[in-house]
This record gives sequence, structure tokens and C-alpha cells, in this order.
Amino acid sequence: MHDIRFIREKPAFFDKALARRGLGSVALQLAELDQRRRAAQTAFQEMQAKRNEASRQIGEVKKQGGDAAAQLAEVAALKEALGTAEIQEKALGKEIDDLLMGIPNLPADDVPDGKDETANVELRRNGKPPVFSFAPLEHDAIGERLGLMDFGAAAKLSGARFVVLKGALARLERALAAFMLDLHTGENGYTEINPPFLVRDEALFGTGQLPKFGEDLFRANTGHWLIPTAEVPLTNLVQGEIVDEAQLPLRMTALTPCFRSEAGAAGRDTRGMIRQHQFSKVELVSIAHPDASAAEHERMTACAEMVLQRLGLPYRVMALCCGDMGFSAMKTYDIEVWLPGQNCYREISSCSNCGDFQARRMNARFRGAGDKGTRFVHTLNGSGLAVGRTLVAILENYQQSDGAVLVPEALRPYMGGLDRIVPHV
RNA sequence: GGAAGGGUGGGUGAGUGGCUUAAACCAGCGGUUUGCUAAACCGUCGUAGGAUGUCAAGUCCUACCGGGGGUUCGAAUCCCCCCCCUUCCGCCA
Repeated sequence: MHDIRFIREKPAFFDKALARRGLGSVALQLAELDQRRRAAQTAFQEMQAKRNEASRQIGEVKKQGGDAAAQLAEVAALKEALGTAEIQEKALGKEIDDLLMGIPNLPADDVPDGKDETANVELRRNGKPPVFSFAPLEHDAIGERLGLMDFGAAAKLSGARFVVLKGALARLERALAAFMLDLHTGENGYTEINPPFLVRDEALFGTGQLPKFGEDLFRANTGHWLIPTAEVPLTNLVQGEIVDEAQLPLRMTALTPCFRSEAGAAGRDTRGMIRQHQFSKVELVSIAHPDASAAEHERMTACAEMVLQRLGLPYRVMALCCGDMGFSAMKTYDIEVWLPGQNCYREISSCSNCGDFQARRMNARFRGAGDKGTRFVHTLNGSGLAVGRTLVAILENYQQSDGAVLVPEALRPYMGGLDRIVPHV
């Protein structure tokens, strides 16, 4: 959500930034609506002032037993105009809000230009893709050969885009999640949170999924929404709050299932575990001081990278261009993991600094010691990491010619000491 | 699901139609006093929007007591709907 005053004061700057996202100009239209709204408001308020004064007189006259007919007539004359003025002012306000709510965050200055993922900029690589003496398989073939990944069974239960994991692969999923949480809570300073997976409209509005992207979500018959990411409950923990400046940054992590309807993704990644209606993810969220959010963004990305380093998975870090960023982000880094079976890098984490965009929607503020007023916090979120896709990466990078899959050293304590997963008989 | 009680500024909490311009206290901020600290005393202290003004200071106005609607000349206060919290009952892992 943008500040209408900012748009009013710097319309050219605002439109220029939106143009980098490939969007047309709206600032002049908004400024014009805003001016009409303020004029309507002034007219309305002047009438209210008159009415209040007359009402006050009525009270006085009546108390002294007099006849207040003149004042009553004055108020009656005002009544109709007052009603229409109020309606007009509210209608203009709603028109402005509806427009504002649909406008994405402005990209930060250092975000690369470009309209789609082909313009993203690679920042760094880590780890070398493994060399195989055989043609590496994709993860679903590996999982099915192990007898521990069953898409047919999942289809029977739930339809397409679901999976059933069994035995060592089910445990591997659990091990990965536990490993990530231990790393982020034990070494990276995040507090573990176990949030609700069903949330109200307000929470999704705060983080920016609503009102525009309801199509991508699942909704329960109670009106609750299934969370598409733990970003929603974690970030909304500060909704409506005034945090002490000394407590910033708040760093939170959570393991949750994520539910996405994948509307509009028909035909994309239909095979395998890459794109599912349900997956688990360890999420990182920071509530930061505005002056510290850029550094926090780098730190968060490094925390996510650390997971891949410990697991020995090759990856690269991409700076998303303006056109490829999500609605609420002012700057985003994607981490892409190497998948030998697909012979390409695939997104496994996305770390975004949302600036004050979500904070404004949520009314999340902080106050410095002794400060009179409050300021909006900055919010950041990142995957640390998507558990399902990490499992995919392990299967593909650690596959052996005999059909077994090695367990990365870091995970062995979480796997009861198991060092390799072998085909199930 | 049933019943009852609640939701008021940063916090506690008073307020049953005009005396509220939301009391009081706490916290905060400024000051006085003071070897230091503490205490005491005095002052100040909500948010948003608008008008005016030199993009200032200031002055004035409006709205805001969980959200929305209604009654009324006038609503924190009365009525209706919704949300949330607490307690009890029922059901339940």
C-alpha cells in the first residue's frame, strides 16, 4: 500500500518507478481523485461544524426551557446536504483505496531493469555440479525406483499435484525440516514459531495476497484461507502493533505446510514434486528497522544459502529484475539449486525486502525510546528453504549408479545414522 | 453449538443521550528541588485528515472509544448485524 501523500508530492517519480515494472501511469489520476476527495471532505466537515454548533445551542436553549425551533429548522435544512456530502466523500475515498491496493511495491534503485526472468542477474555461484558416469535421472524417477515416492497413490487420494512419500523419503523430508530449523534457531538467531495454517482475510491483505491474488489460494468453508506460505502468519504477528525499537530486528522462523491452487500453472511442471498444491517450507521472516533492512536482506539470503552449503548442494543467487518480482517486494534475491536430472538451476528460495509496503497495509510500527511519533517497520521474508524442492535436489545430486541415494553428512544424525537410501524391496 | 460478561489513548481504567474538549493513575518527555540516586512538585503528553499560513511556527475545524449500519437536533452512551476476548456448559484430539 502506497502513501497517497507521497504520490501527490512526487507523481513523476512514482510513475517512473511503476514504469520499471511495466505498468502505466496512475499518479495524476490518483492526485486528481485525491484533490476531489479533499474538497468533498472540507465541504462535509464545514457542514458538520455548523450542525454541531446548532445542536449545542439546542441543548442550551432546552435546558433553559426555551424554544429551539430556529436551530431545529437549521439542522433539518442541513440534513440532506450532509448525507450526500458524506456519501460523496466515502465514494471517492473508496475509489482511491481500491486503486492504491492494487498497485505493487516500487522497485528499489538497485533492482535490475527488465520485464521477465530472462533479465534476472546472476550474482554468484557456489559449489560445482556433480559429474556422473551415467545419465542422471530426474527426482521422480529416482523416488519411484526407490519405491518410496508414489504419485499414483496421491492421485487416488487427492488428484494431481500431490505426492505420497514413504519410509526413508518420508523421514528425509522430516530430517530436512528439522535440520533447517535447528540451523536457523541455533546458529542464525531466529525464534521458532508454530503458527496457524488457516488465516483470516485481514492477514492475507496485510502481506499483499489479497485483494488481488485470491485465485491462487485455497479457501475453507468457514471463510478461512489456507496459508500459501508462513510469511503470512509470521509477518502478521506484528499487525497493528507498535514494537519497541530496541527489540528490532525480530527474526522468526517456522515450518509449515504451504497450500497453493496453482491457478494458471496448468501444463507447467506437471510431473514430479516441483510444483504441488501442498508442500512444506521453512520460512524466515524479519521485522527490521528501516535503516537496517537492506543489510538484513543480505543476512537473510546468507542464512538460506547456508542450508545449501551444509547440504553440499550447488546453487546460484539471482537478483530478480523489476518485471519478475512479486507484488509486495521492493527487492528480491532468488536462490536456484542445481538439478542434474533436469540439467538446470531451479528456484529453491526467494528472499524479499518489502520495505514499509506490507507494514503500511498492516499498520505495523515501531517507536524509539523517547520518540513522540511512530514509524512503519520494514518487513522481509525468505524461504530457508522449500523442503520439498530440497528433497528433490538431494535425490538428483546424490543419486548413485546402483539406484541408491547417499544421505548428506549433515542429515545423517537426523536419519538415525543412515548414510544411503537403497531401493525398497 | 448454548449461556453470561467484556472490547475505551502507549498501559491500567472511569464514563447510562448535551456538564467529555474522553476523568484519573502509570509510563514517556521538559523543568524545579537535589552531594549522587530516589522521591516530591510543576508543566507537557493520542492518531488521522482538512482549512489557513512562507513546504515554518501558530491558529481553527472534522473524524476516531473492536468493525459496520440505524435511531436522534445531538451517540463512547440507545437499537441491529458482525468480529474478537474471558468464563461456564455441551461436543471433541
